[in-house]
Amino acid sequence: MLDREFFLGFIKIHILHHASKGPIFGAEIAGELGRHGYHLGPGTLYPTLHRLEKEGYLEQRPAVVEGRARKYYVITNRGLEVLSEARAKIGELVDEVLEKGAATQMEGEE
Amino acid sequence: MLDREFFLGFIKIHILHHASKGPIFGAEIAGELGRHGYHLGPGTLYPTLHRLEKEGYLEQRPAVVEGRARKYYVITNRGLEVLSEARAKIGELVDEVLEKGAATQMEGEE
DNA sequence: TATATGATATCATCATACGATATTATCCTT
DNA sequence: AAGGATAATATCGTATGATGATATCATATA
Repeated sequence: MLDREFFLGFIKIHILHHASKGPIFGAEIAGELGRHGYHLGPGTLYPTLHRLEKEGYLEQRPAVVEGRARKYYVITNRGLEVLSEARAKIGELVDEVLEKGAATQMEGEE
Repeated sequence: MLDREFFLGFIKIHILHHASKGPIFGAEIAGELGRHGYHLGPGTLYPTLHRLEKEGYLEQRPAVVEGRARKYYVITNRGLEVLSEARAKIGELVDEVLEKGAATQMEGEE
């Protein structure tokens, strides 16, 4: 069960969040996301990072580590704004779907 | 500031959530989403409902109310599964980006 | 000098999102 | 009964996005 359409935004918010804690790079964030159960192939991961950069949420900081090239990304002000917008909307989501007796049962339906 | 790419999944989760509380119809859910600050035009709303139905998260219950045709939607078991998956992932998101001193400040950056 | 490894890039294709516009049926007003 | 106004949903065209597969490139190791 993938249901990616519901969670792609979550993935991007995770990325921005990690980038707000310190520089990240592709292969690293892929592992981080994997720990949350999100598995992105490189064909999704890198275009996503490029777009987040192009749109001004992230900024590149190319570096060479142990001889290998890495493209670190740091968050921008615009990225921080989206993060705080995300916090508000996550709060609403919690109030709606988690609080006040959120049912988990499956009724005889469909 | 729209940043829709981050929040489309939120919108869909809201839709499934409301559909889990009782039958919903397009124009109604549009207003509900509006109250959360999400503004969907009909060109986004209806294709979204159709897709959620086609993919098995919602089911149609056509009806006529006060002479006017409405297409109510109710959630399916598959929809309930996604909702509970969503609850788990929202929880993770809260732990990551809301808890433990989530910063809201904008540093002099970019 | 092969081969493996780490990291990132790109391509082709299919799916999606969206504004704009159209459709359909009923209600209201005169 | 004719003509809007209103409620609700549908569709079209286009631009954008997501994805698996594959490629690139430099370095380390055998």
